[in-house]
Amino acid sequence: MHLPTLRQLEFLCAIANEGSFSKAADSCHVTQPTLSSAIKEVEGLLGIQLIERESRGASLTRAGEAAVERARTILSDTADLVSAARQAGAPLSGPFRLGAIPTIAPFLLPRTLKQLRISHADLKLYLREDQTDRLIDALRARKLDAALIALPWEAPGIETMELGEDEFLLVAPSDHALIKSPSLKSTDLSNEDVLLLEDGHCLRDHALSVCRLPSKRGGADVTATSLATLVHMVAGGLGVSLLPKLATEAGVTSGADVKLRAFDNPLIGRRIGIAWRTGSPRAAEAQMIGELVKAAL
Amino acid sequence: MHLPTLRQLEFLCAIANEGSFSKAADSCHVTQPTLSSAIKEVEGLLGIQLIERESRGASLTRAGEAAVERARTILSDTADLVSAARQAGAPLSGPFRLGAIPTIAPFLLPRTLKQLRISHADLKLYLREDQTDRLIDALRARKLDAALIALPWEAPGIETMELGEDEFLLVAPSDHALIKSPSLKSTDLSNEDVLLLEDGHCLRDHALSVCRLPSKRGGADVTATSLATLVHMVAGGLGVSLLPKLATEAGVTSGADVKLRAFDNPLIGRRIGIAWRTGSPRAAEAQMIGELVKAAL
DNA sequence: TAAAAATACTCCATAGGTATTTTAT
DNA sequence: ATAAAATACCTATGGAGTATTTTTA
Repeated sequence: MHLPTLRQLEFLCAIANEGSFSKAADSCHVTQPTLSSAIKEVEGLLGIQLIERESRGASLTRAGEAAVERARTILSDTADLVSAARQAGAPLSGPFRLGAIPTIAPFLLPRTLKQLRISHADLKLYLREDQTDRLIDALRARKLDAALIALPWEAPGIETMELGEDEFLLVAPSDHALIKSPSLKSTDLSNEDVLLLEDGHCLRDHALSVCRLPSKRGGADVTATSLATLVHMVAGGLGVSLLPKLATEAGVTSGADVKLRAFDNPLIGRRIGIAWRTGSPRAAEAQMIGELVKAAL
Repeated sequence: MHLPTLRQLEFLCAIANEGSFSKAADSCHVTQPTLSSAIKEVEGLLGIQLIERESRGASLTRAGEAAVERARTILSDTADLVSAARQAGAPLSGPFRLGAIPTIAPFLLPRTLKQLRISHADLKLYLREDQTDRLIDALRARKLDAALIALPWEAPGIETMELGEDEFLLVAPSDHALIKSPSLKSTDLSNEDVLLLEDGHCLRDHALSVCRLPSKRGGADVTATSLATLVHMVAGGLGVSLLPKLATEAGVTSGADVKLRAFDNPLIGRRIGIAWRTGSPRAAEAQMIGELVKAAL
């Protein structure tokens, strides 16, 4: 079968994006007549009109819309092929953009980064700290190559690999009753003032669900913007809270007059994983980095 | 970014398929030097060797394998784009290859086909009757555009649309006890000789699961090769069986000395649906045909 | 009368061809 | 000696350019 050229598909997408032949021509760094004839060629090949020529610009026909949608994935798949092949020549090298949620990044990454710098000196790791949904969006938009997030996180076009568990510990003032109590279960928190991170952090949601607390409770909703702040608020007697073990091991409580205690319930915590875009040329590397992080856990 | 040509990707896939530059050149209807230079060009663009030149032919490097896999989907997506656009110009026309399982095809298709012939005279419908898994394979291999099957059927790359329910009726000799019994439940069959279709028919599995019968039971495993045979075996006193209402309405029992009876249990039956390959250029038409069948149910 | 797309034409880069050489068994 | 791939070189198609005309708000 006779196929259109990738260049022609680029032109088609450009017109879809820019809404006019002239602007599209600029964005493709060709002249307007070049686009005109290329599009005419494609329309001839497909036997159907793709673009509605209007006095002020151009718009897509129904068939054009469908074609552009397919063309976009074809072009991006081809770009993936290129990057994947190039990458295969030099695995774990060049720029790699890794995202992580704020409750993981500062505690888990330092050790892994040090190790990566030694084992793969030619890998330039760019980091971005953000909330899960934004990281996922960035993966989709090819702004990131991989992201460390809390699982489970199902999303179309996104694949994940589990790296390990991160237990939640109770953090409370040293003289708090729950620290001395013979047993500690997650249900014991229902009558406590539990301090949480502000909205949008997935750790907040995990903490709420683990403790079976309603997401909106009476009283002042006291929230912190980081785990360090949270610890200081606990030390100040405003309440108790939960901390990922990972953060405590990284010394987030050092210097504050608080005590930590594990729960008697098994499996109070969150699962940590690494996510990447399906078909990403750097999926293999994402998994390699995942393995390193897993070893560090 | 600089992209390879679709033609170059075709060449690459051809070499993967044929295992040699010369044979690949033949299959692409170009000369061997054309391929040589084209591949060299791609390897230069990607900065990595894709093909291992050997004294007797050519084989793929690791990177080549990966590239070919991606190239195949890119090429087939592009072919889809072309067919989809061409189809958009003339919906429900041209050759359309429809599959159906043997327990649906002869009973459901006649009415629908007649209607289609009137409403879309320029649609050439090619039919194929086979078991579900083969139909699904054919969809994936682009040998079929759509297939009527029993749901649920989850498979990657396959999408389905539910068209309706097909109730199971008891079929038994006229003087059978279950025909006169005041009530009829599916569990009443556990002590009966239930005749089934031979292995591979999904109706067989549905019948077994609906009646909670073990798939292997003691005694002679009497099986039929078609519903018509099944009816004759029931008439012959070999046992009772289940028939889809669809088949009975189409007259599969006419002429045989058997009686039909509905079960008191609700929802004893199967769901019928139409399936197509994800991204198929004729997905929209598959759904149109689905609507017609749905109306006929 | 402008702004946008189409048309007319020119040009050269390159895809593809033919002829030949190199390589490895 | 032979089969396969690489190289050298040539040709012609068509992608892209400039200049201009047509169209319509």
